[in-house]
Amino acid sequence: MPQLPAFDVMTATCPSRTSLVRIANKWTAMVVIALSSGRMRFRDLRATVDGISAKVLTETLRDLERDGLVTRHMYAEVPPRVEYELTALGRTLHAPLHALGSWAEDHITEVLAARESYDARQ
Amino acid sequence: MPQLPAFDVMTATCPSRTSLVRIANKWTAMVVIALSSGRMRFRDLRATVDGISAKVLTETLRDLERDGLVTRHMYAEVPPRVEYELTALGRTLHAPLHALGSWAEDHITEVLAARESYDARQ
DNA sequence: CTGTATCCGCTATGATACTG
DNA sequence: CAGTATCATAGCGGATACAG
Repeated sequence: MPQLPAFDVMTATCPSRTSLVRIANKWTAMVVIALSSGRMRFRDLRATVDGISAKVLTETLRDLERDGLVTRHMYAEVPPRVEYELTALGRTLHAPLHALGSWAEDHITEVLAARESYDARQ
Repeated sequence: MPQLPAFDVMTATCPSRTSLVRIANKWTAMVVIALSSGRMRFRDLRATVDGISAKVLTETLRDLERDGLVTRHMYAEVPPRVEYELTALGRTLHAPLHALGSWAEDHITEVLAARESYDARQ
């Protein structure tokens, strides 16, 4: 029997699980990766994170702001301008999420080959 | 204007996005972390990944197997025994996902404080 | 431009019962 | 034990319209 990892996130009732659920999410990952290059406007985020709707982007940013990962900067201009920026805490999350994005790109050939092989077998 | 990250996963139609979507997922993260300690039986995975249903665990393992991240070992015994193991490719995914789990645990205090502060403001 | 407000379908997930 | 099958439901997420 392999040694079990003593990982709190594995416990459904542990608070850290709620945090993992939020960060282990495609939209969160892409938004944080996008923001790693610096402060960005709402519309630029929407353009960068291809396919995200305004509603989902708004909700994702709100959740990130609530968790202390993102700061919201509003400008009283017309038309209005709002910029989002990673907090110090948010920047500590960049490396893990960026690693996930890099993994997806670095291994896509192997993954696609595996899928093809699997589907051919079934 | 900050420099935009030239990240394929940001493009909705890029194959690597489909891979990111799969790995940037709470269940995937927890199952891969659990399997990092070695080969495990279905029931032990269910017990380790607290709260996961048999159905979801089955589907998660199938998806991971299809992407070439997990190998399935069946034993013709009664009662049946099935073990799951990370492939070489799957093991390369452990570090990024483990980092995510560690992040959730290491920063849960800050996250909870941020949530409390945010909720109090609203 | 940056949202909010609906409406709503689809998918993810859970519960339960059943099979080999 | 390790699933599969079925059903029920919540919430994610898309489309659209509208507001400040």
